[in-house]
Amino acid sequence: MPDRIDTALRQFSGYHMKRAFNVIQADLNATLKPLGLRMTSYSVLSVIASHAGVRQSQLADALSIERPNVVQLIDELEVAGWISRNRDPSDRRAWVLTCTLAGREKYRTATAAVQDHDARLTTGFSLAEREALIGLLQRIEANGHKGEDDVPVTIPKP
Amino acid sequence: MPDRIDTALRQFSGYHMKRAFNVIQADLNATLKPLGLRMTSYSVLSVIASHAGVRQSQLADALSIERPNVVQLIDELEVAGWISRNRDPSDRRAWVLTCTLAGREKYRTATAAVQDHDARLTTGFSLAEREALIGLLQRIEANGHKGEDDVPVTIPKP
DNA sequence: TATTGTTATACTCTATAACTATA
DNA sequence: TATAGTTATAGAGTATAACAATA
Repeated sequence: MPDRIDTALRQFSGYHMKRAFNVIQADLNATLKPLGLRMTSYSVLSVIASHAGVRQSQLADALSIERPNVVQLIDELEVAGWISRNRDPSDRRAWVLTCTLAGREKYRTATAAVQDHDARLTTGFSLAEREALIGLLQRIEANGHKGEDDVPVTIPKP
Repeated sequence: MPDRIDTALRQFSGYHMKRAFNVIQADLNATLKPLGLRMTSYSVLSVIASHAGVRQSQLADALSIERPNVVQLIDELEVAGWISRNRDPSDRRAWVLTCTLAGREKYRTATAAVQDHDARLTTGFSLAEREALIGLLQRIEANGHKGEDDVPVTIPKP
């Protein structure tokens, strides 16, 4: 019975990505749970907070979520009183989404918590290492979208 | 309607990790599907191929999978004829797992496919960047396991 | 009493097809 | 006809509790 396992797996970035992501997901969800949020609902709240008047379909594109799944995410946030849906006067099929006051406050609190979470999991990283990690991840994502007709909305550097 | 979305999200490594991992998972599953494997079942086959005689509980520890979920993964691989279960003579509660000939062949084929997949998604990466990415991911995982009583089995460097 | 493997089950996340109302 | 949002639903993936056989 080996105490350590050694397989071809360890040479594959996807294997380490899955393990690191599992850890991140568990920690982030534990962080957001007391705030009434999850990984995905925080992402949605974040986009609405930064882009008042965004439509659900734009949200879906930006976060690579299927439109049907956006609906129940928005429902959650609306029931909690953090966002509001209003008909777009220029296109009565669409809803425009905005944060309520409580939503903006929730977003501030949650973002601080997520910042702590991120710092916790990148403990020991230099600033250069933090930036390198994000850069490499973005390049992997871009490689994966090569040859796709619909490239997802990108988030630009500041 | 913004063409690009900019939120606090983009400063968090977990956000980029999720997006990169989604891309990897989709590509890897598409790669393995014609071979009758998935991300997890390939991992299991990989550990058994490299560690003949491993137990199910060791597999669970090594891959951070719950034991009940290992059962059906093993069932799949056994039905496909790639591994065999044999009673451990020294402990009749346990099964020891070994690859069949067909299983070793399947493992070789699949590993070549996974290598292609990995190279595809890290196109443009230097060797140093490949190694840096894996190193950073391992450090994130280690940060996440801090303070846990049960630290998962690690995979050593060669 | 503790451990290995097992069953059953539930919960989350994600994906697809089909509908409605507007354009 | 095409698009925005919606409904219902199905499929992964994962997690927990309880059990049988063995230690």
